[in-house]
Amino acid sequence: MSIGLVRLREDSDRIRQGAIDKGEDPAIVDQALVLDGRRRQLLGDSDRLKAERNTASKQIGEAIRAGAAPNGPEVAALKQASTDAGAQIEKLDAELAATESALDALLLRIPNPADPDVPVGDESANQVVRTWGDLLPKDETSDGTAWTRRPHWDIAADLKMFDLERGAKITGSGFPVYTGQGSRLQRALIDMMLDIHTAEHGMTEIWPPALVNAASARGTGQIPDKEDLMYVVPRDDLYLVPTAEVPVTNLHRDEIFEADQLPIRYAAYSPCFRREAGAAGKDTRGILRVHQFDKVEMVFFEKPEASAEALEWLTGRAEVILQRLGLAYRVLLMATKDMGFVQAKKYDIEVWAPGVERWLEVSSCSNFRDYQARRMAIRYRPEAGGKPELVHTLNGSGLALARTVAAIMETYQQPDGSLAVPEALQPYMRTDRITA
RNA sequence: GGAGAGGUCGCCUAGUGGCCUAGGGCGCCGCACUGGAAAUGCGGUAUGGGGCAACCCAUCGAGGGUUCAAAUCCCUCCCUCUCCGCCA
Repeated sequence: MSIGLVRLREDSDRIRQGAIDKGEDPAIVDQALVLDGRRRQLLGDSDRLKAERNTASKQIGEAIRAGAAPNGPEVAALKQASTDAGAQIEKLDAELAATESALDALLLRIPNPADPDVPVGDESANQVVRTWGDLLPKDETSDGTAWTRRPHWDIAADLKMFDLERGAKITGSGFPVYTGQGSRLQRALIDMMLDIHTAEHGMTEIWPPALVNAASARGTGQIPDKEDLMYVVPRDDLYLVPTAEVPVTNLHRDEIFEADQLPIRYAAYSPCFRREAGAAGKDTRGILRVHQFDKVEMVFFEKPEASAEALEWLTGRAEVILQRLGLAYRVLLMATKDMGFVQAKKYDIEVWAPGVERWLEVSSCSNFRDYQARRMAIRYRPEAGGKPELVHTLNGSGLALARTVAAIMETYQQPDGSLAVPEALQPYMRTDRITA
């Protein structure tokens, strides 16, 4: 269940257009509508027969209590009626189950329609919403001496901040070992980010499990959509989390909030494990694409009318981190075909890395509206005693560490080979400079 | 890992095959009483689905099974608690 059946019926035109905008087949919407009609037909027939059977069973009980022989003819007739109904119910329910599973399969293929203010198109339609900070050049002249900014892996080697070869030895490629000040930098960043998000942004800190069960992986859509993304522990039927979004959003699976409990806003650190299948050979140098990295993730549960504004605020809170670190970045509004299947609106934040001369994605902030919430049955009561409605969920990185570390190293490297520590990190690093 | 006890409508709890369309208490929401309140009384108070509606169907940790009929009996699994063992 992803798109709601009620919305499918009442808002089918918009859902159809939403599928087209995201490059999906709109015919699925019509197929789903047909199956929905069939389902309702079967359900009505089955329910009617079940009511008959329940009545017959009740009459058997009453007759026996009134003194009829449990095996007498009067009771036997009633039993027969109930048995006959049961046989028909079995047939109808089998067909119903088949119809529902076919319908569910179709619904899973209908994407969440994008918000009206999202540009329609592919990657080329993405919009740069804003840019912050000065883009440092790779080559520069300071104090009359020309020098070239190096990629982070060279800096790391000199300053012994991480070790990819040994990581490959003990685990495999893409599992960096952070060492010395590099290790401390990891701790410092996690600490700083969580401090800002809790003390200044009012979020509640969460330290979630790094393994989740199948139900949780299904809740956020990792199963079945992105199963190849995750490391699996088959012996225990568990999955290593690709992001804290999975455990943290699932915190409130199958729950109903009172209106005054919302919004709920979490900031959670977790390690993230990604197989990156299909990305082999891409970004093989340094720590731009790794199988294990660390991330502070923000996860919000909002009232529907507040979610659009919440996405802007959420994105801004991720930007705060980059501003404190003094890293240049830009914010992209993702176009319909580049934003993903389940998002209604998404901003990517990319940091400038002058050593590799590239924009690096360090955050992705999304509003899912009720799409995820439906899957996980996360609801709230708009008014006391009223009917529950789905909440809106949002999440965004604040921030992913590995690429942020790369940007810090490339931005703060000095001509003498040392690394300046961004002012905001100095209390956490207990130093203002990292040297060999 | 071993032994035992449990998982019922927000919370506590009753319930060993048909009078359970799940009873009672607490909490909550109405209404009455009151100058206002407390106390008391009366009524209401789960979720999903189907139906214009009356109403109907499903759900007593999950899934199977027995039966005309399952909260109740049987099987498998999950979780919680207690004790033992092991252990960062």
